[in-house]
Amino acid sequence: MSTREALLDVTARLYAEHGWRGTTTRRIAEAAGVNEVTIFRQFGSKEALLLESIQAASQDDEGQVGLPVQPADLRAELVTWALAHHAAINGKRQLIRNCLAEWEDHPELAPVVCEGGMKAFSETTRYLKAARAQGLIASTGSVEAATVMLMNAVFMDAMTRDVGSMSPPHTVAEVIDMFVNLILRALGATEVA
Amino acid sequence: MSTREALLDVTARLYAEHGWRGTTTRRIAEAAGVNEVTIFRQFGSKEALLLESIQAASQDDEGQVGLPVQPADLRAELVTWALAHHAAINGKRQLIRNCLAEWEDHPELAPVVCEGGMKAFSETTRYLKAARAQGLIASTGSVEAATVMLMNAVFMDAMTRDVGSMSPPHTVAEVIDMFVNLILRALGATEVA
DNA sequence: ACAGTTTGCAAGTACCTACTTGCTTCTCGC
DNA sequence: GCGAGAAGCAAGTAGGTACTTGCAAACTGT
Repeated sequence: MSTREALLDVTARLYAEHGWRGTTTRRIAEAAGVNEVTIFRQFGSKEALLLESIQAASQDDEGQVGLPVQPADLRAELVTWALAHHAAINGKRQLIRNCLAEWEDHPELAPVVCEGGMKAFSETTRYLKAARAQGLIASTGSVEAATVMLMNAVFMDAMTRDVGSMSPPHTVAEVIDMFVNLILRALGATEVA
Repeated sequence: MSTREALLDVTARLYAEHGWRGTTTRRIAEAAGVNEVTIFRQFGSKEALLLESIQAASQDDEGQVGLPVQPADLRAELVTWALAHHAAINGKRQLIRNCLAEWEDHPELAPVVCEGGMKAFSETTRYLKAARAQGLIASTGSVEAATVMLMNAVFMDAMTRDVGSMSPPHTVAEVIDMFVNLILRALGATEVA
């Protein structure tokens, strides 16, 4: 692993833990086992290093599970997708929290917060519209609203699960099951138990 | 307005804008039109001032609109409540974002994030259970899940509305209308258009 | 009018911050 | 083996950070 990669790696980790101001060049150098001047020789400034490392860290999508092109088992497919989405968000929750708090000072990293959500939104909407075309859900009701609610529910649970007493004391699987059931009921899914 | 109150006031504002580390004693003193030493004479330390001011700022609930004891018009009452809830969160969104990002460094201010949500959850659950007892909604489906989803949806919209392209390009009223409709449909409300 | 509290002001302490400079040492391709 | 780029090291710059001290001025209640 090159010095550059090591620096990008530990910087993203430190940023998630301590935020922009808390991630000092001294700490980065220590954590990476590198001399502090190397940072400036490699990246020019703290800002450049932070931006590059945060963007890199937010983009490794770890081969995310997508929704199938043709909906078959709505419930199972949505649950699988939601679980994967939850895990992806949960893994980056500290990073996202800091980006969310600091996006006014550093608007460049707003995409970090939005990108995942945007992709998930468009894919789920596409999927639910296909399901509607197949007659798997009723033709009334807003698919977009359902998508947003499901995504927000999953997002919030993933983001606040560690804060304690924010989310209800349920398993991730349990919570997602409840959410998917509720959404399907609202959309008038034909095969709900 | 006493010096103490002025300090508490501007400190909370600065914290919402710049976070813990970004809220320096020098800036606080400047913004409050007060000498820096006054801070330490009044509060002893930056930490004490920040804690007191943040807790104070998070607690002024501005006479929040509650849900009625006896449910009558489910849709209208939920929409009114959700709008008030949305406004309350939106007013404190920067404060909440920073508390959420920094709660590991300063766990004392976790209540700032949780408290409002907890109260809203219990009240909405109580309300929906009353509605169920009155036969206004179906007896199947989890009232808790519906509550969590509605609250999360409102919370997320209020928190990310300024980030841009995160929430869909709709009015607050429009979005909340969609959310409430969806929840009522999922709960099998009897009088949905 | 007098005592006590509160505030302002100026200066200083000890440490952290990003960032630079000059020089030496290592490593890697040819 | 040798030259070039990358790294380490020590020191320094200029500024910010929380916090302290001593003293004078202003306000407060009795």
